[in-house]
Parts: sequence; C-alpha cells; structure tokens
Amino acid sequence: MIDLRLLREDPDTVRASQRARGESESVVDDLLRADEDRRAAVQRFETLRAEQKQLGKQMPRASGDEKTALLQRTKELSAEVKAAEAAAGEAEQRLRRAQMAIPNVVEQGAPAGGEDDYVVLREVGAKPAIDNPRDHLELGEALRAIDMERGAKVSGSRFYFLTGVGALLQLGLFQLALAQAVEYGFTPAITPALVKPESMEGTGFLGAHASEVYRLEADDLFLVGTSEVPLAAYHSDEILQLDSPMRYAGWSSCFRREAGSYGKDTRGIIRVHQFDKVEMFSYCRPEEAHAEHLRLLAWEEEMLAKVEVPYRVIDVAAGDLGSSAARKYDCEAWVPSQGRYREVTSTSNCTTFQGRRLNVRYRDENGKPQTAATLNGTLATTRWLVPILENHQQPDGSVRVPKALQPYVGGRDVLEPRR
RNA sequence: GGAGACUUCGCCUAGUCUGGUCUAUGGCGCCGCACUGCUAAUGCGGUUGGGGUCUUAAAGCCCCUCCCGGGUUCGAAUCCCGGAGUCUCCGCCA
Repeated sequence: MIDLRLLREDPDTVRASQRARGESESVVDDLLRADEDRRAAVQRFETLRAEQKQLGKQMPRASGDEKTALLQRTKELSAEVKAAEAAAGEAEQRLRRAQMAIPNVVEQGAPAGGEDDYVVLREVGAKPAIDNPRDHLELGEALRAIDMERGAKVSGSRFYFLTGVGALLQLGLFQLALAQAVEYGFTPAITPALVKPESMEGTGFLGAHASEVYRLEADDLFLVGTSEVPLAAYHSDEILQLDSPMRYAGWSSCFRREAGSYGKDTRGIIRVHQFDKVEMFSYCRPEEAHAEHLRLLAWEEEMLAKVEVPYRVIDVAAGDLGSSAARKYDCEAWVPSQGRYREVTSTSNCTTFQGRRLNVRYRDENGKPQTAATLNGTLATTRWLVPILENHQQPDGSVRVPKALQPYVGGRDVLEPRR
C-alpha cells in the first residue's frame, strides 16, 4: 500500500515508478480520483453528523412544541446521516481497492525493465574447473543424501526426502545461519507455517502471487511460502520502539504450489513444493531502510563465503520486483552442472509498503506514530545444498565439506559415496 | 466437540442492570513544571489512536474510535442479534 501523501504531493514519482515496472500509469489517476471522492464523502457525512449530535444534546432539555420540532428534524437527519455514512464507507472501500492495485514505488537507481534487465553488481569466488560435472541429484543419490523417488512415491512430484548426510548438511547449514544471525543481534524465531488470510494479504502475497499459495479451505488458512509472512505480521497493529532496527531470523518450512512452472527444473531439489529456510527480517525507520538493505545483503554474502561457493550479486530490474519491494538484490550461486548462476538468496527493501498494510508503526522524535519500514533477506535454504554439493565434488563422486559445515557432519571433511 | 465467564484510551480499573449530563472514572507508568543540597516524597498540569479542515508550520475546529460487524432508537460503552479472541470447567486425543 503506497503512501497517499506522496501520491497527492508527487504523483509523477509514482507514475515514473509504474513506467519503470512496465505497468499501467492510469491506475495512478484512478487512485487520485478515489482519494478525492473519499474525502468529499467523508466531509458530507461529518457535517451531517455534527448537526445530529448538536441537536441530540438539546433533546433532554426540550419539551412541548420545541421537542416535537426537534424530534421531527432529528428523524430526518437520522436517515440522512445513515445514507451519508454508507456512502463514505463505500468510497473508503473503493479507495482501498485502488490503493491495493498499485505496487510499491521503485527505489531510485533500480534498473528499469523486466526479468532479463538485471544488472550484475559483482562476481565473487573462482568457478571450479570440473570436467563433466555430476549434478546435485546424482551426487546426492550416491551419498544417500537426497531421495526424490520416494518423495514422489509418498507425496508426488517436486517432493523429496533428505536422509543421512543430506539431513545433517541441511540442519548444519541452518544452525550456521542462525548462529551468524544471533551474532549480529537477530532474535531467532521459529514461526507458524499456517497463517490467516489477513497476514497473507498484508505481506502482499495474495495479489499477483495468489496462485502460488497453498490454501486450506476447510480452515481458511494459508501455508506460508516464506517466514517473511509470519514475521511481518508478528508486529502488526503495534507501535514499536525503533531507535535501532528490530531484527528477526525466522526458521520455517516454506510451501509453494509452483503453478505454471511445469517442465522447469524438474530434476532434483532446485524447485520443490516444500523446503526449509532461515530468513532475516528487519523492522526499521524509513530513513534507515536503504542502509539496512545493504547490511542484509552483506550478511547473505558472509554466509555464502562460509559455504565456499562462487556467486554473483544482481540488482533486480523494476519489472521483476514483486509488488511489495522497492529494490531487490539476489545472490546467485554457480551451479557447475548447468554452467550458470542460480538464485540462492533474495533481499528486498519493502520500505513502508508492508508496514502500512499491516499497521506497523514506531514513534518519531516528536512522539508521533509513523509507519515502519520492513526488509527481508535469505540466509540459507534447502536449495543451497545444490551449489554446495556440486562445487565441492571430486572426480570420484565424493564431496568436500566446507570447513564451517564440518562440525555438523561428524567432523568429516569429505563425504564418500555409499558403494 | 459441549457449557460458562470475560474483552473499556500503554497496563490495571469504574461505568453496562436503570440509553442522553460518558466530551469515559480512578490508580500505575510516562512527560513537563514547582518544591528540594542530591535522590526520594509531595503538589500542579499533561498523556488512546485514526481521519478531515485550516496552515509555511503549530494551535484551533469537526468526525470516528469503549474487541469486530449488524440491528433497535431522535440518541448506544450501555439494549438486541451475529462473529472473533482470552480464560475456566467437561469430553476426546497426541
């Protein structure tokens, strides 16, 4: 939900943002009109209401003819007030709908254009020279770490079991992530995976992404696609003390329907219906958000360095941002079997967009409540096992374990295939 | 799953039976001022949030806000209906 004050004072900024995203500018004018309509309707109602209250006050003291006249006028007013109130309510709803239709205003400096118009900010680490690399599934099956076949037998396509060193590696990765987060002052959190519609709505996932989300109809609950959802809703309708950013590291399973991705990444655990993730989430003052965003990115890169995989950082183009984000940086790890980089982290600055929907506020220097900014970023996911296995593979099918993960696989520095 | 109790402006709380003077009481906390060698104590004042209007800004004025949504009424914190949440008890179950 964008800021109506910004819209009124500087509609051209919002129009420019829509252009950068490749989306309609006319919705901006729709919103401006809805805003004016609502204010007019509210004023009509308030004027009538004020008269009604005024006359109501005279009622107990009136008597005789005076009272009869008063009663007659207030009876008329009563109906008028009711109608005006209903009209104002409808105008309010139209405004809300128009406001929901506009995605967040893109941050200055974000590249314009669509999915392929990202800008590579840097490449870090040397790609390993591997002849005929095995892919993560071949390696994972040999290690008895990943079992897709039984995943499909039990739950269907895009499901899997992590077993043995696969399970240990994932748990180790997450503990490493959580330990790093705690070191930097994050509050670790294990979050609900099922949330109410308003939590889903507030984070902006029921708009364009609605078909991606699992819904439990019988209970009117949604399975979250990321712990960003419960963490953003965690402080909804609250006024926070935000002298410095409030940071949470959420650990949860994540569920995605992957509708419309038939045939894409069907092999292995790159694109699955259920995976686990440690997610950083930050509440801060809007003026602090840009700097916080860069800090989240730095923490993601620190984690990638710990697992010793080469990666690049891209500045995602405006058209590929998603409705809540004003700016987004992805880290993409090198995947030798594919000869390309694949997304392993994503950090978004949502500015006050989610905060406004979820009513998360803080008090400024004057003690006035203001809308808080929110940001999120990935610290580790199941998908990370892909570049970890592939980049550290050796010609015999064994896999070296990055030093930071060795304590979690019984101190081993190499994982050997089982026969 | 069944029964009951409760939900008031940060926290606690009065008010609901008997509708208007509720522009919501008091305490705690917090902020300011006074007193005080300092602290404490005391006294005085302030302190829900949202929206609109006016304004460079502030102040002012108006409307909404007593869990949420309907209804009754000239008028609802208060009466009626529906819903949500919390707690207690019973039943069932990991």
